[in-house]
Formats: sequence, structure tokens, C-alpha cells
Amino acid sequence: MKIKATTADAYKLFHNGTLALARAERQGIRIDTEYCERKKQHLTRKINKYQKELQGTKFYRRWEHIYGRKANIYSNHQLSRLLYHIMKIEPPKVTESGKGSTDEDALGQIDIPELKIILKIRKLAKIRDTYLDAFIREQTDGYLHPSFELHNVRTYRSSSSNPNFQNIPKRDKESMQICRRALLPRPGHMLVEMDFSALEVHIGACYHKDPVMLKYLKDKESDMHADMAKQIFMLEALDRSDPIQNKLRSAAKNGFVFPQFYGDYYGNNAASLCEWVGLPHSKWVPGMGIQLSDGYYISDHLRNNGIKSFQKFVEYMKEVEDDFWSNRFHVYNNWRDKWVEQYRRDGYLKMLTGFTCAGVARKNEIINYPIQGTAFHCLLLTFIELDKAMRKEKWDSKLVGQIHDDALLDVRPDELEHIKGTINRIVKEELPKKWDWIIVPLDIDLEVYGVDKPWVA
DNA sequence: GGAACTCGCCAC
DNA sequence: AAACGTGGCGAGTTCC
Repeated sequence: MKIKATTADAYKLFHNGTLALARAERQGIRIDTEYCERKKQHLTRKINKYQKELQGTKFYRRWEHIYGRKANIYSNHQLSRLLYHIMKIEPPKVTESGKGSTDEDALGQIDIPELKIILKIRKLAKIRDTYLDAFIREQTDGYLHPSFELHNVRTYRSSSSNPNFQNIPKRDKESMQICRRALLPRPGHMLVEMDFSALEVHIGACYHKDPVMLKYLKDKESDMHADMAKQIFMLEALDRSDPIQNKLRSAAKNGFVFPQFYGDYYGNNAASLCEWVGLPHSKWVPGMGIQLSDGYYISDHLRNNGIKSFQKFVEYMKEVEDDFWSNRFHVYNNWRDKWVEQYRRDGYLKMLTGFTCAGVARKNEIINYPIQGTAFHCLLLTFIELDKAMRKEKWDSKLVGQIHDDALLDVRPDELEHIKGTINRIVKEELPKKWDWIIVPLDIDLEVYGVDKPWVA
């Protein structure tokens, strides 16, 4: 008989989780403080160089003319006034409070070369002030001890602070290398990162049990993102080994599938997809966007299929969205409706792990909360069990951090094989045994970094 | 001089 | 009819 998880089960998970996370906090992660100091100075010199370059321009002299000695290139308030009030430029986008935005996207759409310098300065200052500075400030005796909290997040995920271990740059190569170069294993050890692949998609399937999604997750040959790329870009086939075709797959994944799961809609999707493939929000002519093959561009291809403008593409994406939820994933879609209906009736929702979310929430929030929380709980239980095995068997290896669906270990090389086996046992056997609602195989990836090498691939 | 706010930007 | 979920944090600004 199936027994549903209770609040007491949820409590126990967080009680044990708190203890395991506290032990990881106490272990800490080794940090190269001298490197941080050196790199900080290096970044400061680069920033000063860009600042000098900016200050020599007409644009900045205008800025100084308005603000005098108070002119500050880090003031977005001043920049916004200068661009949108003094220079009368039409704001490409506005902020939450309705003022002209000065974020990267907005500045990128304004044809003033000086703004490029500001963006470069912003990026370097972000690395220096948010990461390297914090690493130096927060370290004691060459170790960082980030906090991991379980009481801050509405979805019953974790948060991290002092410093935040969960937002160290990864996607931008330069930022990633500069920041992660600072984080090291203990002497003679290596960093090992384990992460669940597509965990939220898998956990979502445990809630809605859509047969089409279950097939995608169980059948290694099938590929949801490739299928969506084929549909969106009207392709007969998709070869992931071709870089351009793989880019189309990434566009479908990040510009349509994931945003749809979070509750986005075709209008934003169409804009995002165009961004991915380099097409403008206007009429399309031959030779626009990314090149599919010699002399054949994405705009040629879509025009040949009857989509000759952004406007038309938006209409087409409406059809794709409709097909996505009404046909392809209609069981998933019915679950969403029923789930929201039930919340509106009860005033709360209950997760598969026993946690309760109550209070006023919008539709998208209600759909996302259980999936986001439950996915993290899979990582947390894995973390707890690993910590338990580690202490019982007196490993020299240590758990040092966690990022929602990902854990970082500081491993003594001769223990690696045993640790791999332990992780696999926990994820493949113990998790599904404890939680019988896990109806899809959970997969984990292991990334092993070099002995004495930093957290840089 | 600190609290509370906005904005921008990093992660999943 | 509306239209992307969860955080932390630094700098600048405003208010007391």
C-alpha cells in the first residue's frame, strides 16, 4: 500500500538536512586567497584602463556636464537620466518601476559605442566586487564556509550566503575561469561534482505522469528538445553532432521548452528564439540570421516554409504552443489545471515529500513550487545519505557544498571509486526505495577535476 | 550613519 | 485575461 509522506516526514528530512549541511559548512572549501588578491588588482587595473578610455569620450563629457563631480559611471540612475531624458533616446525597455532600463539588453540596443565600455566595466567589477572580494572577506585560514539555509525559500529549496555558494559564474567562460580558479581541493585531493541531469523535468513527471514525457525520460534514443527544434524550425531531421543543428536544439530547449515549463508563453518564446538564431523583430529577407549551410540562411529556410516575418513567426509559435500542451503533453496539461484547481479549493498544496505550501499564489507559482521543492529534496536526501556513509566509514573525502541539484565533494583520489559506487547506490536504490513515487530513473553526472586543480573544467 | 529601497546580474 | 519559477548580493539612492 502506498503511504503518503506527512509533515513529520518533511520535518525529519529538514532536520537531518540541517545537520548534514552544517557539517559541510564546518568542513569548508579551500580558497586561494593570494590568487584572489592578485586577480583583484589585475581587474582593478583593467577597470581603470576602461574608465580612462570612457572618460576621454564626448559622451562622458556630456555626463560630467550634467552631474559635475558627482558623475559616477556605476550610477544607473544617472545613466538612465542622461540617455532617456537629456539625450531623449526612446528606452528599449523599462524597469519594474517603469523607468528606462540600463541593463545589458537595453544598452545593447542603443547605438552608442561608449555603452560597450560601460558593459565591460560592469562585468569586471561584478567579478571583483561580488565574488573575489567576498571570497577574501569571508575566508578564514584559507577556507570558505558558505552558509546553507533551509528556512528562506517558499518552495522548500535551500539558499546560501556569506558567500553565496550557489551563484558562482559558470556560463560566461571568462567570469567562470576567473572566479572558479580561486576554489581548490585540499592538498592531494580533487574536487568532484555530482549533479542530477534534468532533475526538475524528471520530478515533474512524477507529479503529472504524462506518458509522452515518461517515454522521453525512459527511452534514451528519444530527445524532447530535438523534437521541439524540428517542429519549431520545420526540419525533417536533427543531427546533434552538427554544431549549427545542435544550436537549434539549444534554442528550442532554452527558448521554448524550459520557459514553457515555468509558465511562459509563445510571445516571449518567439522573441527569445529569434535572439538565439539571429533574426530581427521585423520583416525577414534572404540571408538573415545563422547560416545553416553554404549560402543558405535560417531566414531563407523559414521563408521557404511560409514564415516571412517576426509577426508570422509569433503566430506560428502560438500554434506550436497549442500543439505542445493540447496534443504532445496533454496529460501534463490536465495535471496543471487540476493541480491549480485543487490549490484554489484547499488553499494549500502538499508535496510528494510531505511539505505544505500555503498562502496567496499565482497559477505559475502553484505549478512550479512542488516540482522545484521536490527536486531539491532528492538532492538533499542524497546529501544526507552520503554524509552518513562518509562518517560511518570515516572517509577522508568531504562534502563541501550544494547547489539545488548538485553537490560538490573534496575527494581523496583513492576513495573516488568507492564514492562513485556509494552515490550510485543511494540514487539508484535508496531513493526509489524510500520514495515510491519516483517512477522515472534518476540519472547523475559526475565531473572529476584534477588533483590539486581548481574548480575549472 | 543606518534602514529600506531600486536596479542589475550571478546561479539553478 | 494574462503571460518566466526560486534565491543572494553589491552599488547607488532615498529617507529618517
